[in-house]
Amino acid sequence: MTTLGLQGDELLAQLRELLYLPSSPATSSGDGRWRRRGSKKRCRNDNENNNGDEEPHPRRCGSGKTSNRKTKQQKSSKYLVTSVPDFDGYQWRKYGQKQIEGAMYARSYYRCTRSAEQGCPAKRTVQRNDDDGNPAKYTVVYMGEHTCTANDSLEAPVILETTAVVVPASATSSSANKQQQRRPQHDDDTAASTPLTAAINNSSMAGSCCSSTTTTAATGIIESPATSDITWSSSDHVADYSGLFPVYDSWAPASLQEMEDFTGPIRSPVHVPTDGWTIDQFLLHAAI
DNA sequence: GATATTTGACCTAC
DNA sequence: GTAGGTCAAATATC
Repeated sequence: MTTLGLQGDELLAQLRELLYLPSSPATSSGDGRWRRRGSKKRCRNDNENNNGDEEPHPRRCGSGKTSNRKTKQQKSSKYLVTSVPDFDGYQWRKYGQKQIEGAMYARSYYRCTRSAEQGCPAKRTVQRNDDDGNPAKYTVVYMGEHTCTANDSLEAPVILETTAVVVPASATSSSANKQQQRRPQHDDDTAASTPLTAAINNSSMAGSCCSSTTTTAATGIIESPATSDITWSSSDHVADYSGLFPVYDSWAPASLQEMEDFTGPIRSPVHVPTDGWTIDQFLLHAAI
């Protein structure tokens, strides 16, 4: 029977989907969750919360000076222009967003998720470029070096060789369409319950320190450039690898509109620091 | 309850 | 004075 082959294909498709889908449960810290958050105002000086007697919050409600403020343009070590700002192999936590003067899109600020535990100073900003090409491009600026050593630490932002995911058109016609159809804008739901998910969760991929859980509502494009195709640039150069890879639109958003603002969380597929294992190797292995 | 994100306010360099 | 960077309460979700 061909069922085995079909099953294999299906499993492969599933795995691919998982690997290149955002917020896969295989991402570390147990979540990669997508949430929509509200916001509230904080106390404005002493009026709201401090009925005059509490000492004002050192930062928010008073005069306190919390110190570690950096210089304006931090020593930006490297930056690149990409349509897939999330593929850097690290795990980032967003801590701010700011509308930048003269820019159409807000800039998002991220720091390494290990910054709290290990004091990793690595930060990055992601800003969508004004020239709205297709796909949209983002300027990602990295500041500081990773000093975190969790699990399989990587010396520098590393992206696994996952280019092979760009499947030939003939192969994508069915599976990709399927994916497009059922891929919601954001979810970890479908991914969570497949056998392959379990396989991944049990594999070294799960809980890897550097699987990136940043998420992007930016383009709806998921593509995985190979490591070798990315040039980390000093401030003099910009690496633009966005054109090197065909778009693998595996989870097209329901509405491009929601991508426009880049205000939502940024999501990215799983990155796995697997000592020489490419995802294709993993796929191959999994399929056997 | 834990954790990540949102977002306005705050702080500081320019 | 302004713009950019950061903080942290509020909040959503698991």
